[in-house]
Amino acid sequence: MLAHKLDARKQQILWAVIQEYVARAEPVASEAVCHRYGLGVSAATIRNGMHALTEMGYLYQPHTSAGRVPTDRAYRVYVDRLMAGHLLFARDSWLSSTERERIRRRLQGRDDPEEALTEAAQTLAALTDYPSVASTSGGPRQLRRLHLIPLVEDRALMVVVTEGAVEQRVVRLHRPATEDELRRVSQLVTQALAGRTISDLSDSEVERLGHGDLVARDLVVAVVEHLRRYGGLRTGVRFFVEGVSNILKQPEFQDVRRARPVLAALDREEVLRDVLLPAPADVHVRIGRENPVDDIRGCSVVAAAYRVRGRIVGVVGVVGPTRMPYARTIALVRYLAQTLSDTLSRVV
Amino acid sequence: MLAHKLDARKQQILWAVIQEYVARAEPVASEAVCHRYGLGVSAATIRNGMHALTEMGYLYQPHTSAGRVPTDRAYRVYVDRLMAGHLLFARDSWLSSTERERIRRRLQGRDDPEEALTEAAQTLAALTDYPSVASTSGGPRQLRRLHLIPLVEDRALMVVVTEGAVEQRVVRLHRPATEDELRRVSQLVTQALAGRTISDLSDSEVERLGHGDLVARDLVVAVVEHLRRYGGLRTGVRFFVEGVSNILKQPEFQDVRRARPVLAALDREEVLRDVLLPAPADVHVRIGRENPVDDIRGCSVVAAAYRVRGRIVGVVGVVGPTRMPYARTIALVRYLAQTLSDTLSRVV
DNA sequence: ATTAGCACTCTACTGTCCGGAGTGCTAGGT
DNA sequence: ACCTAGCACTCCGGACAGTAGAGTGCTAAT
Repeated sequence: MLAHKLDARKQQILWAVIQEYVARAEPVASEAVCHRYGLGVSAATIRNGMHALTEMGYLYQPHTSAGRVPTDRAYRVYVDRLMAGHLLFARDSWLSSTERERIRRRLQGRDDPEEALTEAAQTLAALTDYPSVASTSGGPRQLRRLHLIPLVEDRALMVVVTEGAVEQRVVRLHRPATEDELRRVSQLVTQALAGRTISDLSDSEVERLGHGDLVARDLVVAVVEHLRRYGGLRTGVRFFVEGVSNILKQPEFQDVRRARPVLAALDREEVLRDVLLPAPADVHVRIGRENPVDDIRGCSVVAAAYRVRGRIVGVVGVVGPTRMPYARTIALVRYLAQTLSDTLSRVV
Repeated sequence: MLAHKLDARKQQILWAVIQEYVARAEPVASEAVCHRYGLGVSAATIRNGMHALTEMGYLYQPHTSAGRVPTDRAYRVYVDRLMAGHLLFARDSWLSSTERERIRRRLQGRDDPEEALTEAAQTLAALTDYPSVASTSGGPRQLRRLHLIPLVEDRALMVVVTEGAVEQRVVRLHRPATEDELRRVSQLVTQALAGRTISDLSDSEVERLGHGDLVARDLVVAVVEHLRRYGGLRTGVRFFVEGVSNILKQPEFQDVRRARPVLAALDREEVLRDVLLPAPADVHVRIGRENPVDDIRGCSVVAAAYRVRGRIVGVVGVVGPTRMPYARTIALVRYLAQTLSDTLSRVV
């Protein structure tokens, strides 16, 4: 297993093949590496190296007389080096200041969280040309306040303001309630639960809460029940997906049979949940087979959490081909998550 | 121009070609029509008819020795006859009772409008296998009530309950406001505007509204301003798109170059707006070139408005290939719009 | 007016060929 | 021991021709 160590030359070759393949989407020949990347040796020598890299599982050869294509494994070591700080050597890892500017301009002043998330996904899609997703995380969040607004008969609109998000939902109560009752219930619940995480409410606490108000006891219990069900991972997670058609621009997805599973996966919330959550602490890169869902094993996912005042409240990310300019994509996703964090922290 | 009249035989042939093409997605030969549809004449006679129909612009021939394909124009007369009441003759126009059942079950009890719309689009996508859209219409709607909920500093959550929809939005006020002030403003605005349509507020009325409360006058004006901007067509229209990848199942979209414009169009809200709005009174069918947007001129759109207590508040519809089982699709969209109307009328 | 028959046209598939790309190997050079 | 030039070999993919089949349009007969 000594053969698995990448000596300097092999790494140079591998890096060159990756860059070349990312740029051209076609198997890379030894000659191409030889005179587009000045490694100071001949094509024949490069060939030897490529041969070795193929045996090590870093490169793949579609057929005998074809060039080489990087494997998932190759991208993995490449990305690992990048993330370990070698980012500086990758020229394209810095975003141009105009791009930073553009990102900031598109996000700043978006007062509405939904709008901000849509905009974030759109911006990412525009800059990467990949399908992009922004989502609220389903993790536990602290309640800030709760309001009930009367609608029709026994329905009320429950507005939940949490650390980092605002959600609304129509709930059905056991009985019609007056506007006044609803206001009392709202205040009671807000007072009791503000600063708390909904998911760690015990049954007995819910019970006790009801005692605070004799008339509206049943309503309090009903509302908290809704809140608990709702605060769980099931709902409350929303995905804003933009630019799905971008995937069809990529040469590897010209064949509809390859593209469809990916598109279909992006259509389905459960899949997005599995692919993007739980929110990673730093930028997270999942390459090809590393993905937990079969349908997107031909893709890479780059995602990063965004925060509101230090607390993770959601994710932004892209889904693209494994052949991806990782340095740039990582930088973009990271910067976007950062900017989004700033924007939202000012709002909620 | 006498030739433009479709005599009985020609119509029979045209109907047969349409049905056959819808079923098989391949140019239809005279023989196929001859012995799969018992018109009692030979293939040669059919050929004569088909020739005439081709000259009249109802059929199209990909090349000399190919069968015939219906044109947009053919589908148009077909659909017109269907809609004129001949629907009864199209066997597949009735939904099976299990399908009706299924639709009703998937929608009933959805208390939340957003959830109901998502579910509606998903159901339609599942039953038609086409990309499906549910949207709130951008038309003028009566205000029911307005609530302001304090967030951070000068931001507040504005919850707007209208006839048929509930919307929320974070707004920025000119200055920080207390919870109490916000409540007063909410009440004032609700009282003044309930039952009114936001878009027909005059400037002087807005001015006058401010006089109702001396302390919070500036807030009232700010909120109403937001409301007016928001109540216009610009925002407040939301689209729930489901099943976009279904388009790739259709044989006519196996070529990515055909599929991409459609997918891209479905990604863009302005396009959806142009394609689906204004909401049609009855089921609306736009075939191929009839569509107002170039990118989907290869598709047909079937859409219907849904209502809350008689008032149109949104649209549901599908985007599919022009080769579409119109009778069935129309019936589905119509029934779904109806069911959605019932569901939402119970909620809001 | 309808039909059977037939010649004609065009597609789509098959098999073959050939040039080019790119490798792997080997022999010779430093 | 490592590198490199040269060369034989493999495989792909486009061009080409030939063929079967599908489906028409036309004509002559009923």
